[in-house]
Amino acid sequence: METRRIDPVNCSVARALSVVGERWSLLIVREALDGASRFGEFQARLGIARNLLAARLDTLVAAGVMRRVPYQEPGDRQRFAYELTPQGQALRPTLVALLEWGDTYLADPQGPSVIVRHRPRDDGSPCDEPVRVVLECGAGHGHLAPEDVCRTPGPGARFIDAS
Amino acid sequence: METRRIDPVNCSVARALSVVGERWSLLIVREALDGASRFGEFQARLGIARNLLAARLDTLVAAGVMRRVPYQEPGDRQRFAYELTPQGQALRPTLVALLEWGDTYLADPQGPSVIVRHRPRDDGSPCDEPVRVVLECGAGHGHLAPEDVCRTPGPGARFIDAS
DNA sequence: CTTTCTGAGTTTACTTTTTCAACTCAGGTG
DNA sequence: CACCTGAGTTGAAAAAGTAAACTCAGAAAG
Repeated sequence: METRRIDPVNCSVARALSVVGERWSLLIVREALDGASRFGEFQARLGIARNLLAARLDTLVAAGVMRRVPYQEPGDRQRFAYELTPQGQALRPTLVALLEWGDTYLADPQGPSVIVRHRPRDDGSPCDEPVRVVLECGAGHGHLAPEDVCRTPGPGARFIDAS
Repeated sequence: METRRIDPVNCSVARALSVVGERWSLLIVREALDGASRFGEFQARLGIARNLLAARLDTLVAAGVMRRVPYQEPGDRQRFAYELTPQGQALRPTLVALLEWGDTYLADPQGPSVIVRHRPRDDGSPCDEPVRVVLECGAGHGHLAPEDVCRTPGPGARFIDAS
């Protein structure tokens, strides 16, 4: 008997990890989301080796996650900073999910070191409540438990045969 | 002038990545969420080297993400399978977030290969709608955009000084 | 009772990444 | 012109990943 399974290699998770799954990549994105933009800022905050940081920034720029933008400090020559593109900012939910998981299972005994909050808007509600990541279905059933979801083949699915 | 920043190393994202950030770890968890449990299943689905798979499974078991459970096929000796603990299943939102990101920015031209759906319950609504990951604040403001959130120090925060 | 088969790993030799430290480079300052 | 600074680059050593051969425990076949 042969069953057909979705090919696990042709998968957006694998493709996503090929871009941001290398060591340091997600931490660089995290620092960028937290405001870092210059080579030295990333280097100092993360303690990453300089050559690797250069390589990772190049990879992220090539992948469209970050963008190189020129800047010039007064009394200094022009240099380049790195900032997230919209594609890079779209990694925020992934990082919040990872943060939540880490907080729940690996937290510092004193509690989480970072809390993500609903940013108070100048022109509206100063909400400031902690933010959570939730799975929500298209029909509006929010807060699905992890076991309430299942994977099904999409239009780009490839299949492999297994005995 | 000195500003104080949250220490980026004392962070649940960094701790989470130290457990599941190694190459293959999240893909192993993904396969486990999709039903893989035996050494050979992971190996065949992912094409990972056997020694690395053994090492990764050990790491994941040691971290509490997976559990080694004995099983015995009829007419065969006892062997061990690997299944996710609740802690491991809690990585589902992270993987769905990564999947969504990959689908949005790196998808196969034919479309996503996997769609995550609200599992039809036997005893209730056969919903089956696609599932999304959303950021939601504690006050019930759902569907926050990535830029609507900000990071603030939590109870376990350490600070570092920067000039 | 010896041989063979199978899934689950280990071992080993080889290649690639990561790390650390030292060096370069372009411009501005003293 | 010597020197400083941020932003990298280079190169050697250490760590991690890969592929393939090997081991191991028990069941089954002869």
